[in-house]
Amino acid sequence: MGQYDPRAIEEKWQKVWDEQHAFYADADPARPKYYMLEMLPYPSGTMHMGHMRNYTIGDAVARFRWMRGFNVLHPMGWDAFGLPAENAAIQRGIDPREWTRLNIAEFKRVLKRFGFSYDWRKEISTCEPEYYRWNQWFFLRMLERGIAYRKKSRVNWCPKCQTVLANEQVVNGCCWRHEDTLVEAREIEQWFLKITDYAEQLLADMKEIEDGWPERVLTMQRNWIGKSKGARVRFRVEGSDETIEVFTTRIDTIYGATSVLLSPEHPLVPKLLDSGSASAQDHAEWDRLRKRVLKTEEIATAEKEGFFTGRYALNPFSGEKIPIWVANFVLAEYGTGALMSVPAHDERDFEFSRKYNLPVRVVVQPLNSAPLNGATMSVPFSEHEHGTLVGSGPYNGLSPDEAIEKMTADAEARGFGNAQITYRLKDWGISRQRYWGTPIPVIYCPKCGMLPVPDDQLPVKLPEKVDLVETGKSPLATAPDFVNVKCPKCGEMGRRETDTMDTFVDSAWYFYRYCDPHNDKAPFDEEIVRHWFPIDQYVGGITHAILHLLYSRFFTKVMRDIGLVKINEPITRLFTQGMVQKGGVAMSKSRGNVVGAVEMAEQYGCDTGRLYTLFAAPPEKDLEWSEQAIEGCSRFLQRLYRLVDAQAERLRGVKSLSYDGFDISKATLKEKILLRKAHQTLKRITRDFEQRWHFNASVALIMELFNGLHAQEPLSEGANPAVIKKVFEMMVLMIAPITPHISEELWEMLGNSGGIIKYGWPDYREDLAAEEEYEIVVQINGKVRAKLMVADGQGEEELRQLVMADPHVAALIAGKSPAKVIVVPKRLVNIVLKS
RNA sequence: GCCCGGGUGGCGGAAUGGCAUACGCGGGGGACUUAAAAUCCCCUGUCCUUUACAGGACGUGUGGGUUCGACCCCCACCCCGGGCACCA
Repeated sequence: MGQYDPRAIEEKWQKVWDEQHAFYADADPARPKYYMLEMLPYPSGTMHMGHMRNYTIGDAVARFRWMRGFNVLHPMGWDAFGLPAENAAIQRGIDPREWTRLNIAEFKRVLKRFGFSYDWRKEISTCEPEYYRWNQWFFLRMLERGIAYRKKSRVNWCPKCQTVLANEQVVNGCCWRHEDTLVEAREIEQWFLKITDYAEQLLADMKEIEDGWPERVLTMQRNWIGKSKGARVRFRVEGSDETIEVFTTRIDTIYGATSVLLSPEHPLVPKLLDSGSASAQDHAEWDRLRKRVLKTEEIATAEKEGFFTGRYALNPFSGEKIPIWVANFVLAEYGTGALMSVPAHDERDFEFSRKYNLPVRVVVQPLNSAPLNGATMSVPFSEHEHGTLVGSGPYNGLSPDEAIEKMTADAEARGFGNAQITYRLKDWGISRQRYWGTPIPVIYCPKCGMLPVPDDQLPVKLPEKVDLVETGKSPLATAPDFVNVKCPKCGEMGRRETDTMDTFVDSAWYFYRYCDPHNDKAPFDEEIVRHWFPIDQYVGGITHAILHLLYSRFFTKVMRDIGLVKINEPITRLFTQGMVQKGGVAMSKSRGNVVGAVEMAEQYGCDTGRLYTLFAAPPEKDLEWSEQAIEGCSRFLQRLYRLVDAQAERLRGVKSLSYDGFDISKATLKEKILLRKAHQTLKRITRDFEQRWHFNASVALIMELFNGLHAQEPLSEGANPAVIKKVFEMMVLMIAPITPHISEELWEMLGNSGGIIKYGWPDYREDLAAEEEYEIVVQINGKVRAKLMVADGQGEEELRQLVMADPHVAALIAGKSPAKVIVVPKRLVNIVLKS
């Protein structure tokens, strides 16, 4: 009698898989492929059980697919550039390269300890020149096509750090390291990728993936892109040649416009103020509004403020003269930075106009309620259904939708407006004034201007031993050997670009590189990528619902346009797993509530950890870590081991049941019970793995099968050992994707060799799952009143008569005549009595 | 405010419109043991009737509806979680 020794078993089988190259996946046209991907980790600190859930889910599915005969590409790599390495360097003087490599080694050790089925030959690390070289290559291709461009843009600047801050480093409008120092807005030249060119495609192509992606992720992306249809309309400024262009989705309400509002940053504001009657006070007010950087939490609740510029605009439809105001809630970056204020039909305009006593004029009257009065109404009427236009000259009587169409056309014909689609999505700013990232491959020559680094000079390598102390410039600017470079065109001395790329660039295409990770001629071989793509299943956290996944989709479209790939969308199915919590909050080092993955594995074995992770909650929900429940999982594996161990000697030499010529009707009762249970379980678990991903329910089913076996002890009596062996094998195979190590061990103990992956998933037999008799629930008026056993194969009518003939049922009916009898074969009979 | 999720025993959670609470945890009782641990067996939604065997009523956030039948579908509401949010 052996003892379940997880550590020894896990080590043993990991070695075997390694030696057999069990999970090597090479493109093979003869076999069906499956690309299983989990989001690559940022290697930092120690790995805890919160990290492991993602990989456990992915690994169970990958192993299931292997067993189903797929050739599974299941790679792993490292999102290795980024701020923490740089901060460690600044704070502790460690080389970011060194720090990152140590972390990777640690992460890799943990992943190996858990026996995940990765093809480690495919490993990539984004901070290595072999990888980021292709970031640079993609950048150059985008530069050629005008997708990469430079423009001045506002950044967060901390005057104390003398450096640029990322948005997440701004806390309450102050620097994260200097809580008393307000962050300033500064304009500097930055590189952008024109994702807005693809806004429409990113929206439209969602229909290719909507069956495989969670609806909420698609909704979040849709909102992020923020398409809105409307019109641009130009208002002339009275007494000047200037015009103000506004964007509106409700051109139908233009007769109700009672002011034009400009964003404080609008370029026309200074001109209007200088040439008008603006007082010094107005200028001061303008300054105040312009400088105010609102904290994110404040934006929604902030008081609306503004002032009159002293100038008027002319409504191009009515010719009416309306005042031009500057208002703090008008966004400079959206639309045209100016809008027409229609207080009667817009909540924000209403609030603003009431505050400053600007007139409110109703131009759309609701059809379903009493007519509104602008002077007295307390809530604007903003819906565009169920309304009709009034006070709008020739457009009176139209519905808003009709009016929008007609007025847009008229504006266009009369030359003061046009239809316009506006997106919330902005171009992707990729410049980072940081060291630990991909250098942007551009050279500035005093004679020739900005030039791309020629392809044959890639990669532009990150220099080593750079002084990372903040100076207000990009760290690379302080490395003369890096900066000073000959112009590739004229040979004069020029300067390299010293900004590095956003790390989202790294992760926007890494999954392509996995297919062909060592290619030094191209980012990847197109044919190999064609074999593996699209990704069949991607698993990761909901935190990446927008940026990473949107950028990945964008990159694929650009790659398609370059001619590298032929697909529109890289990811067919996406799954977002829940977080692992302890004490109701996500595990994190800073909270001090982490359960170390290695510690867990040493105490219970990684199979127990994997089992618990999948059993404790459905994979999409958050999971609360419970030490007691983990004990339960450990106990289950011990019982499983003991049960198999107790029979192993007897069964080892027995040939497992062959279905050829096997007739279940001749089997013993014990055999029938066990075979049926096993096949019923198999049917449901197969479905759980293939479609539903209810792994917690799968585990429960296996536990039930186990309990069923246990209940049939002694197993050495009343059943052919070949049957017992078959059922044991099925149980072991079914749990193998979840707890692979113990499964291999038990499989071997049962006398099998060659490994589970090679053997494959068990065959399902409908005839073996079928019951000979069923318990029929008898309901009277929908309430359960009796149960009886009935042989299978009864038709509805036969079943009805059988039930009605039952003496117990007859007594319950007590002579009343049934008004209706509902019969559900194999399940129930509901007798409806007249009341 | 808008858009998604979700609300089931003491807890984590099961349930193609068909026996609500599978499976696990916890709890109670028992067996084994000198004892404990481990292991094994039994019980474990609430209330009521009954000496007992049994039986009944209620029960999936609340209120309605559809249906022979609703945790599941529809309507309204309450609560919790998440996302977005002056986007004109």
